[in-house]
Amino acid sequence: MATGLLSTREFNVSKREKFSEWYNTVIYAADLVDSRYNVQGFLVHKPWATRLIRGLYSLFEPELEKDGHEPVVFPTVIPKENFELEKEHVAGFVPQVFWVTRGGEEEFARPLALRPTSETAFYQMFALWIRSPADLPLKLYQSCSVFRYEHETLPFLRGREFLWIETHDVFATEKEARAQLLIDSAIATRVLTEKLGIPLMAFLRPQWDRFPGGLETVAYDVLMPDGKINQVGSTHILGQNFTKAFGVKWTGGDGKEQFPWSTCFGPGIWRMAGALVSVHGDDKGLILPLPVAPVQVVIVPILKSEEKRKEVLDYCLNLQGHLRTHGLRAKVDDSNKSPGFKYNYWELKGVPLRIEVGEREVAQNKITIVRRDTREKLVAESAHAFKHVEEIGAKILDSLRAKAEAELKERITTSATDKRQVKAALDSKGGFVRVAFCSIAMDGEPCASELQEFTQGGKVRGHLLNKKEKPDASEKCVVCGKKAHEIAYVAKQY
RNA sequence: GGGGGAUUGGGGUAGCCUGGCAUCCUACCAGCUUUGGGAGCUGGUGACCUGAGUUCGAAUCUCAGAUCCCCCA
Repeated sequence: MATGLLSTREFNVSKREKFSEWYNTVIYAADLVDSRYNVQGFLVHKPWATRLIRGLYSLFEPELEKDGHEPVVFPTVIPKENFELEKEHVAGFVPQVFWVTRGGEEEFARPLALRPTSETAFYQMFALWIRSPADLPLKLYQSCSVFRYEHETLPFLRGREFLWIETHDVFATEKEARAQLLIDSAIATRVLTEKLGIPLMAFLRPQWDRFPGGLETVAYDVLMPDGKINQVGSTHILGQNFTKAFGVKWTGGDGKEQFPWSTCFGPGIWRMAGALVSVHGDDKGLILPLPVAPVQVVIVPILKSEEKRKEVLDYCLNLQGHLRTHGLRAKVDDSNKSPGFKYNYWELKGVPLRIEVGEREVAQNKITIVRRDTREKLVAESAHAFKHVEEIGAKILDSLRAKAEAELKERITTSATDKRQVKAALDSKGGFVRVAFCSIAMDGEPCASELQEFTQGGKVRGHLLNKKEKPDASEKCVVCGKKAHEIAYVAKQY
């Protein structure tokens, strides 16, 4: 199996038939990562992946700032005693924590945790910063990596170090905290569907699957091509649990101390990169939507006769300048490779649009534009290059989204009425199975466990956040057969 | 958490059973010729995961470790 830099020729695997092999090959072939660093779960991100990930950050950060969040940078380490203040939180996270136990030759009396998430760092400071109603709401975010001791790791999908954003918001009232949950889910949905063409499902998770220390969790699920689910982010209503544990309080006009409500939102940038690669890619390599493509347009000169060589190259450079003036990331590939090699190379990298320029185009002031997804060609006036690129870029995104939405719809099974049918659906096509379920409060947990065991991994993902679905009075829980109170979705996950 | 497989130039591999000169493709470097779907010729650089053991001799056999992949919970 590939571990490092592959020759581009070696990428020749069917995504449909062997997804996991395809995934493992394409991330090396497209030169996204290099796993030869040899610490399990820690990944070297090469320039193409780094630019891609920066692109993802640059889609989320402005959305968060528009909503009133400000950026901060917090320490990577969290003292053990902080970490243990919130009891449920520590119980949930301790099995996954990396500890720093010594400095130089000295053992620390109190070990430092490498943050698996930063609530316990932020709330220590919130206790100092929050005094009065004027300090609220406080909405902060940081773009960073966090550390979790995972047993199985997969590039971009599960790492011992992974990249994300975490917001930490504090509000005077429960009402504001609940409103923030809807804002977060709207941001996640907007970025994923509108900018990346990836449909997502937002679920209120069952009580037994909520964030350790929180009250309620909403998580954002994306369907992967092998039928398993990639949770690309989540928002948690923490109630007053953390503010009480850390003594975060404010005093109003009545002189009474009050504990504020808080929320946090974790857009999983790493997992989104994994989703982008997987959902849109094909047997030729990546297909990147225009908003995040590190190179949006590659210009390939076709140099035939020696005397026209400079003319063709100048034409390409002018075109590159024209597109860059309009804010596009355009690049002339004037390397010494053959045109065919360049076509395959940039297709593997996922560049959404290619412009070919040879003597024919130069003579007529034309360009030939080729779409990455369909490989359709269009000959157009060079003077209108920007307009065409913008239009075709938008069409590519629309068509990637439509394809992904159709795939998702096709993989939601709605007919299962007992656990055998749930298992059959998960075994045959994966995806989501929509079922009547007794309850997603704690009393539904035995049914969920039984179902997970019976289906070998099918988890109750919860009920849809944005669509009110309730079972009919006659409907029975797909597991226990008692009265169903929920319409829930079941899926296997990464 | 359980099981299985793998590790040989930068990448992919042959060789391992039966111990003895390490194979091929690709990439890379130099030069010349080339450019509308993965160019050609000539020359060149470059490897047996780590440690211990068995042996005259280990890529090959034994033990331990590291890393990667796959399957199942």
